[in-house]
Amino acid sequence: MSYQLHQTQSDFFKALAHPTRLQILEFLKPGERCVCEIFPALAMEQSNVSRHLAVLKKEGLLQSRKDGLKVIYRISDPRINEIVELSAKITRQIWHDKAIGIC
Amino acid sequence: MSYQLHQTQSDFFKALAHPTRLQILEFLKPGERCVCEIFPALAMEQSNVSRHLAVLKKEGLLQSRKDGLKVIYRISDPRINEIVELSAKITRQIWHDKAIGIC
DNA sequence: CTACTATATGCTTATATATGCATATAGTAG
DNA sequence: CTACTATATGCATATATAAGCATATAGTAG
Repeated sequence: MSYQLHQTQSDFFKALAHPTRLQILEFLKPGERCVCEIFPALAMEQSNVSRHLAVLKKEGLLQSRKDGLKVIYRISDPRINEIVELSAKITRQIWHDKAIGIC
Repeated sequence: MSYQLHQTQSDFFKALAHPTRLQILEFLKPGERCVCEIFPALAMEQSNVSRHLAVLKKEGLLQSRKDGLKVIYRISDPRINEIVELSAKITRQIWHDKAIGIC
């Protein structure tokens, strides 16, 4: 696999590597939402959430459209949900394994 | 989903979010390898690779065992390969979409 | 035009991460 | 014991990321 692809792939994972961005993806799972719905749901600063949305969009995980003043974001590929769900399963397992000292 | 789990999950993605660590996972896909095989294969400093291995191990993606002087690492869960492969597919798609200007 | 609303961005500061070099540690061999 | 090999770690430095606050921008309403 090329270095270029590994770089792009690691940027993709970097976008997923923040609790707030995982919260955003979870919140958007049922469907598209505007920023005005997202940041109150996460109880975070509007500017902070806006930057996290920009990261997710820049790496291609989200797409957006304008509706009047509002900007509405959606998950760009359903496989992103698959990855998040699969990682949650593994994470739970790792967590459990660590707790009982297998590792 | 709990904040604690989102935190652990983002640490998991953080471990995946580096080209060198993706190279390591790809190199270990066929089976376990000692550090002495890994760092020459990646053409990187031994100390640098050692730290990346430590990150992957700390987050539960790798496990290790000693064999004399050597330390042998292996991927701890086959689903980790699934995630890497799925992300490669999505990444290729994103890359392609960006190239033809869909986003 | 002005006033307002929704979102994005500039600036600063704090914190985290990656790397190289040198060195420490653990195990082997003689 | 000493010499050697494989791996890990301390330290210094460079770079990246995150957050808050203030402000800019884009669109709406009157």
